[in-house]
Amino acid sequence: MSDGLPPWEKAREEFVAQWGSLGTQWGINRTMAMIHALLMTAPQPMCTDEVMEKLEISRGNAHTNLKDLVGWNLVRIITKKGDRKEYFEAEKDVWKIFITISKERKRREIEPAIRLLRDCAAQTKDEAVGPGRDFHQQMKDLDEFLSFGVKVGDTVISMKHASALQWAMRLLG
Amino acid sequence: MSDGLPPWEKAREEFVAQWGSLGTQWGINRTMAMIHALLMTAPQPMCTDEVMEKLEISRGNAHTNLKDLVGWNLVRIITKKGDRKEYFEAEKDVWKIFITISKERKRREIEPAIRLLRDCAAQTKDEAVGPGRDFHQQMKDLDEFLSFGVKVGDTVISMKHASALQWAMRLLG
DNA sequence: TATATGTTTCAGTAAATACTGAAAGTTCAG
DNA sequence: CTGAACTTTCAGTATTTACTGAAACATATA
Repeated sequence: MSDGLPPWEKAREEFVAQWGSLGTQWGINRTMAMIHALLMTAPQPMCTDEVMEKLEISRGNAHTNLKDLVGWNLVRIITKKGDRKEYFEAEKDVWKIFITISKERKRREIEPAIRLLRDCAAQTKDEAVGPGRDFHQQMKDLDEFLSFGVKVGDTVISMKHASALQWAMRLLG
Repeated sequence: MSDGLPPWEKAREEFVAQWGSLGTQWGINRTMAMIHALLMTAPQPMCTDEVMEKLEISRGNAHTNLKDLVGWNLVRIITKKGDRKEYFEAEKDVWKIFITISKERKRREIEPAIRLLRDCAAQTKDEAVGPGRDFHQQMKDLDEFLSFGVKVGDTVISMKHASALQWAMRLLG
């Protein structure tokens, strides 16, 4: 599968394979990360069969992971008129990818954690002394930190890339 | 195991169990997340046997995950004189936890990604037109973004909590 | 040196996760 | 309505990851 390819496609195959490995460390499944890497570097939107062929995976696997990527808003479905197939296209703008991932992670990972912390804090709000009070305080500290982080994150992701850059440069300067 | 406990320990058990589930979504194994939750809310440092008993897990499992947490710098080993056992204590300061996790994730997840992107960009630096050039540019864009993110991150994690807070407040207006 | 106390390793097993391939479902054109 | 083109589902299987429990190892004490 990697013979007779244009030279840049050799690099692309390395990128796809390695991005897949990196993905697993992130808690993302390998195939999903590989498809994402493939589509991010695709000159054209790809259909399911092309993805299957490139990655040598089954239809079911390709389908599931493509739809998961659509669910993450990292990939969108393109339809061409006079063609019933669905084509898949990844967002390529790095800032937009960052915003999208930040939003999804907030929704899937941070907000449930905050709900848990508030629940545990509420359950112990009457603890006035000793370990019970310390536990309550720890829950509140974690909640406060994450909630503040969400606020900062919301501000950043509402910014245009240029404004965010300017703001960050000021921090570094 | 949850009978006859002080009320705050009921909340604690919920916290430990749920933090474990949340951890899996983060790509962290459930037991490691549970031990971390347990130690973050422990009035005293705990030894291996106490952790085993609280979470009803084997010695090997407790041992491995405790040492992994030490490897993440989220937990430190305490020794008491006249006692040969090791006790484990988690960092409780939220800002310090954040700094530690940020550093480790940078090292384990971001830096390898940057190396990959640079490698792929270098392999395609002579591509002057078409898809090859686009691929090269995409690698550079991703590299630049992550590298800039690392710089910003480094600045933030070098700050004292109070300074970071002040800086973030200014952003929020 | 023998024993007691604690830590570490690891082969075997269990559990969770991911993947395949084929069948069922959907939609459209004729 | 029928068949072709494509999408979706899912039972069965493969792979990966996590866990157990016991043996090996390390170290301090008598």
